[in-house]
Formats: sequence, C-alpha cells, structure tokens
Amino acid sequence: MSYDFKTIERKWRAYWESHDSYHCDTHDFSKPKYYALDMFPYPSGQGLHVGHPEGYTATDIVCRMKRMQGYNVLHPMGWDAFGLPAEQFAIANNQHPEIFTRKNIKNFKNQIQSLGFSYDWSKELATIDPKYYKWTQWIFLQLYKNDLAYVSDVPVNYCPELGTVLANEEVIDGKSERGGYPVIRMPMRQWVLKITKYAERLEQDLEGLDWPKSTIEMQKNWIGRSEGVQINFQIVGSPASFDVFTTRVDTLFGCTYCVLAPEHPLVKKLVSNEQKEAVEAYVETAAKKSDLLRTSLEKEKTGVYLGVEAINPINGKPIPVYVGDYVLGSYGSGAVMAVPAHDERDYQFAKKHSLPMIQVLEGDISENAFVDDAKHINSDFADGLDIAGAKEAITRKLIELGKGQRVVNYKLRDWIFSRQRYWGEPIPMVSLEDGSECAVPEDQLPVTLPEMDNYQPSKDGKPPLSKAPKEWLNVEIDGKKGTRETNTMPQWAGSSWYYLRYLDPNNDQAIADPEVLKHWLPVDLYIGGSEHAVLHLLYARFWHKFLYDIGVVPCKEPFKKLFHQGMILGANGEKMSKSRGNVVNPDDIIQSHGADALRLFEMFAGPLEEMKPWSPTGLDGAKRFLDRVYRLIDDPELSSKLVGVNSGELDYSYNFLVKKATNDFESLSFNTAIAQMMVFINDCYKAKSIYKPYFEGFVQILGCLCPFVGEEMWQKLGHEKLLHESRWPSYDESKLQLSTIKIALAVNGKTRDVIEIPTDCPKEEIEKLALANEKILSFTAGKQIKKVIVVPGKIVNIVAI
RNA sequence: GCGAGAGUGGCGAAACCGGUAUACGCACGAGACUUAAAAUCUCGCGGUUGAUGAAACCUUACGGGUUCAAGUCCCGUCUCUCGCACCA
Repeated sequence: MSYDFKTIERKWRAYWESHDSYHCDTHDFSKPKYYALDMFPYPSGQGLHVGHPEGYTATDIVCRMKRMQGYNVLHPMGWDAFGLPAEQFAIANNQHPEIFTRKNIKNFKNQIQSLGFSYDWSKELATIDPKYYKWTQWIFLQLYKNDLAYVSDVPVNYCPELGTVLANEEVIDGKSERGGYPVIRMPMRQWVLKITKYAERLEQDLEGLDWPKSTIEMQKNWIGRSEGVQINFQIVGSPASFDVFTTRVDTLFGCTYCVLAPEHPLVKKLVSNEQKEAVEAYVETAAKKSDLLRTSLEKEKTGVYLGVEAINPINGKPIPVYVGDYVLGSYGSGAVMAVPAHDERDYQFAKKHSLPMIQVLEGDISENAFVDDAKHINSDFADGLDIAGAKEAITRKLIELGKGQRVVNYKLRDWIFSRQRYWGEPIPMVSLEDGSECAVPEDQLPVTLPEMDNYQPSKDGKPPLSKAPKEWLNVEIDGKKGTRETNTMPQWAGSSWYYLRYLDPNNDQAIADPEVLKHWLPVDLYIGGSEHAVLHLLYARFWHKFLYDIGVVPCKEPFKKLFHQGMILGANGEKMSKSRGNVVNPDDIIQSHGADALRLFEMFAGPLEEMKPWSPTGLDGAKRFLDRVYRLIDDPELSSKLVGVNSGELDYSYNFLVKKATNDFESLSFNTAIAQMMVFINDCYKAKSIYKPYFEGFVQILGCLCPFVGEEMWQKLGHEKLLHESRWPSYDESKLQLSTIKIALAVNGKTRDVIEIPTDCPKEEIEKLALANEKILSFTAGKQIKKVIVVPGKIVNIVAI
C-alpha cells in the first residue's frame, strides 16, 4: 500500500504558498537569527537538474529544525540571471534575452516550489532587475571612488568565439571556462578591479573560517603568497639595473645567468646592436603565442641572448642576460636569476643553451637539478649551512650591500571586470570628450540596459552596446559631453553581494538597512557547489571586505560556515550528461515517487559532500520507508498501537533518535540521521504499543526531510498549527542510561564472547565474570594470564600466553 | 610535479576520543499471508573450511611499526578523485 503523495504534496504546497507560511521578518530582532543560504542558480533553459535539490534540501532541513528550535530563520532564494546562454539564445532567435530569462525563472521557481523548500519568497530577487543592479552599479562606483577600479590597456584573455574578454579565473588550460573555446592574449582597454590590494587579507582571514579544507587550500593556492627576496642586478657598462624575485636566495652563488620576460620594459633598452634583430623577432613571436600554444609546447624552454652582462651582487661576477618566455611578465618583477644546478626549469634552459652550472648544494645534478635540502658548497660564507641558514645569511648580506630586500609576492592578479556583452550590468561610467573617465552621479542610478535590435558582438571586440541608440550613448554630466561606457560587468558582479540584498530586498535608500545588516550578518550556513571555490567565493569575499572598509557591512567575512554538496552521478557512476543519456529529471521523480521520496533518497544516499550515483532501487527504498512510516497512522491495525500511555518499550530508541538526529542535522550528517530514523521505525513495528508523543517527535524530525508527508501526518495526529511552529523535541538523558550493558570479552585482542552485565557493575566484578566465563576459559586453558584490562562499558581484554 | 581528500561486503555506506568491524539501506535468499502474483510482515545474508549444526581461521587497498587492543595513530608503497600547474 502506497500513500497518496500526489494529493498530499499538492495540498500542502498550495497551503504554504497561499499563507506565506515561511515568511521571515528580518526587522524582528527579538529572537536569535539563523541565516541559511543556497548558492542561487543560473536559470538555464534546461530547468532544474537532479543535483540542485541536493544542496537545497540540506539547507532546508537545517532551517526547519532551527525554526522549531526558536530561531528567526532567513532562507531565501533568487536568480543569478545575467549570463551568456540567454544572450546566445537571444542572438539566435532575435529576441530580447530578458524574455528567455524570465521564462526560465518561472519554470525554475515552479520546480523548486514543487520540492517543498521553505523559502521566504517575499525576499526573491534577480540580478537582472534594475532595482537590484542599481546597487551592483553603486558598489562599482564606490570601488571607483576608492581607487579600486581603473581602466587599463593590459594584455587580456580574449576569447574570439565568445567575443569577450575573460578573467584569469575564467580561463582553464588556455580555454574558456564556459564553452571550452580557445583564448588568446591581446591588449585591450578594460576595466580592472584592484583585488590584489586585498591579497594579504583575503589570505589571512581564511584562517578563522569553518570552510572545507580543500576550498581554503584552493583559495590560498590561487592567492599564492610567497615570501622571498628581491635582488637588484646592475648591468655592466650601463646605469640600468633590474630586480629579480626569488624564494631561493640561498642559491645565489650558483646563479650563472638571468632571464627577462619578453614583456619586460628593459628588453628593448638593453639589447645590444648585434642581438637586436634576433631579440626583436623573438619578442614578437612570443607576444603572438596564445596561452594555449604556450602550454601545448611541452614546456620547452626557448630564449635569446640579449648581448649584455649583469653583475651578480653577491660575488661581483658578470653573467649573461637572456630574454625567454618561460619567465612570466606578470609575476614578481618579470625577471629571474637562473640557478641551473638547483632549479628544474633553469636546468633545462641551461642544457639547451650550453650555459655553465655552478653547484652550490651537495647532491647529484648529473640528470636533473638538485632541489632538496643539503649543505651548501661554493658559497663563500654560506658554505656548510642548510637552505634555511644560507637564506638568512645571504639575505642579510644583500640587505647590508643595499642590493636586496625581503618581499612578499602574490600570484593573484587584478580582476578584469569588463565584458564585451550586452546581457550584463552596464558599467556606470562615461568617457568625456577630453578622454577622461567620469562616474555617473549616484542619483542617476541605475543605468539601465537600452533596448536593441542586435546583441551580436562585433568581430573587432567592440561591445554590442557601442551600437546602442544615440539617446542612450550620449550624455552630459555637469555640462560636459561624453559617451557611456559600453562594456558590461561580468556575471560574477551580481553574485558578489546578493546575500546582502535578501535581508532587505526592497530598500531603495541603501543596499539594506544598516541595523538589519548588523543583526543578520554573517551568513551562518552557505551551501553550494565546489566549482565556485575560487571564482565566486573569492570575488564575494573581496567585495565584502571592501564594503566592510567603507562601513557598509559589520563583519570581515561574509560566510561563516561553507559546505559543498557532492555531485549526483548517473546510475552508471558517470557524470550526468545528455550525451551519456543518464540524466534524471526531478520532475519525473516527483511524478513517480514524490518530492519527499526524492529528498529522502538524496540525503540518505551517502555523505552530503561525497559524489553519489543515482540509484532507482535506492529511490524505491526511500519511498518504501515513507510508506512504512505512513502506515503507522493510516493502517487501522497499526495505528491502534499509538497510545497515550508509555510502556517504556521505546524509551531508549526514541531518546537516542532525538539526540542523534539533532546532532546529525547540525553537522549535516543526514545519512546517519536517516539510518537512525529507520531503526526507530523498525522498533515501532516490533513494539506492542507506541507512545504517541514519541511518534509525534519522530514526525517532527521526519518533517524536516520530507515536509509534505510530515505536515500531513502532523495534521492527522490532531495538530492545528503547522509543523514548523511546534517546538523541537527534546530527549531525556536518563532514558539513555540502560540498567544492563553488553560488554565484549576478548583474549589477546580477539573478542570471544559478549556478556550482559549491570551498568554499574564494579571493575573487579567484571574481571571476575570474565575470567570465569566458559568461552574465555577455553581460550586461556593452559596459558598464563599476564594481564587483564577492563574498560568499563566497552571491553575486557585478557592477555594470555 | 605541487596541494587537498579518499580506498571497508555483490552495491550505496556506518563505526564517538584507539575498545564487539560491516549499523541503516539496496540487491539476493527463505518463510508467512494469497487460488496466484504484486504489495506487506518476519527471518537470513563479509569470506574460507565444515553435508548440516557446533566451531575454527581469515578480513577495512598493500607492506611494516607502536599498543593489552588499530578501519582509526606512525612510516613506506600502490590506486582513485578534485584542484593548481613554467608563479622562480
């Protein structure tokens, strides 16, 4: 017999929606707050994926428990709605991207609501709403006013296929993160945000966060802090000099040449007449190389001699200077000291160009560079020292000589913030006739997107908005004529601060009421995919820190606890994809098994953070469990077991369940909580009678996971108020203390018997019982008992030889 | 190469601070109910040996170690997943 999930789910969805049951008054500070956030989805044309409900269910469970525990819970949902697919669809169908996007949002919302999440829909927002992106633009203006946004002609990652520039974070292996199209490097006028100014704080403040270790490591890696020494090399016969950055200053006596990046400004100035032609040709080809080409060249080290010498400051010896594209122009000072004996890359370059090697650490360099720690040799005053000691000695010497200083370098580069797209927030800037940039006055925000016929970017990289109507393009600010910025913001802009807007989504005076921000921040729990470990989560932290600095937000970090749900794989264990034909559509599951069963299955399949294969039989099992539970109140014979008198049969089982479920929900270990719920139900089936309050407590727990069937049973049990308005069940610790306990008896660590003894049985008594036990005797016979270890409540181990 | 994480039955997995390894579910098998099937309920279910039973031995990727006691701690090896990758 199967419960009528279709009717039940339809009934309660309609009820909750029409009564706005999960409304949260963010201005009510009378209760402790709990802010649980899901990463808001991009409303794609495909609709909800079976992976979406996984993370959403997890936050929903916690929210439902927190409400019953007396918290004022904010649980909002919205739409990350700017984005490339809508624009591509718009171009293909000659239709405004907003039409397509709004349709998708409607579909997403309907799907999400059919899954029974307790969102407060009065807080719903979309990044494409002018009343939302007004504030995205406002934040940009504050960044600009604080000298953190600037225009630059830096070389950028340009993707011809997408017709736009991409941030470093959006380029993977020389290809675009979205679409996988080739990316080339070329100089272009772009808006850039100075995220590098926050590098140190972005790294340091990772410390106190309750985040997955891997994500913290990834961010640290991306920020790439490294401590080292900047050394000045003087050019022979010239007043010019250049700096190099090194983390291995201890190897300085082994430096036999230097290499400048092709982009290094001194390359053109220093090159000798004889080498001029060769160097210029090399620099030109290097500039043309795309990142893709650069990485596909099997890391072969190329370079050309500049025709000049530099002085190694530690020993005064002249060494040749090269230009080579294995040195990155954008990291450190764009120049390196080469120590072929102790650096793999320098080793390869030196072998290829027959450059000398000087070994300064004891070790084998016949095949490869020696990079481990050892005693220094050929290093004058540093001989005999290890790496750390030599670093210190040589650094001091360089400082004394005025040729070096300790510096910290970061891999992180500034954030290229403009895109040559239509479907994004307009950047609220104006280029004046005199060539200067001017901010749009704040009272003129938002700068809305103009209507257009053609959203196609031009081949030369000019943004679609450059073809916008003149009325939009031409503006006058303080009597000065100018044209609007035609680049738009990247998709990350709107998602970098949306968690702030949920708190006060209709405020037209500020991002949100400062009092509300003060009460509600930071976000207590944030769940979303690990694919955002660096991109979104780094950008959002950057904006948050900036907003903290200008006094908008009260705390340094936006997300206290972060969690990534694992991916749901296809039933064959492979990633779900159309081409593999293993995609599961949540709508179908809701039809066949119900939303509650889907939620239960996804939470039970395994640990939340783990990848889990889809399992049709596992889904059947989840449904079967719900049937089994429902029968306890629906089947006349079974429901007659529900009584108002406590026989004590289920005391332990129930109290243990409440304790475990409370802890497990808090720590997001839903699979083990569900296992315990199953144990309790199995016990109910075995029991002669079921104390009704215990069953009600179970329904409260179940209602977090499976809200529809939970609400239905709650009502059937005679409650007039909704389930989430009830008080979370408590447990009686004394009921968890059993009068007898099972204890294992082991000989030499191997369990031989299990006996049941009174819980308060004294140690000596346990030992006596163990030694007199028949089974134990059969294993100790003829042996000498060396030692008896008694661990009360656990085990007795007898050591016998 | 560097960084992070993981490896437990036929499968998804559990095991708190080192203390009965395999909870819970799936699959499978048996029984009850039924004319029958489905559904449901009850029981069994790591491996080897043993006709059965009793029982013994083995078992948490592999090899060592610490300990009365190791899935858990330490050292080494292998495999897998994720991320970064010429960052000097």
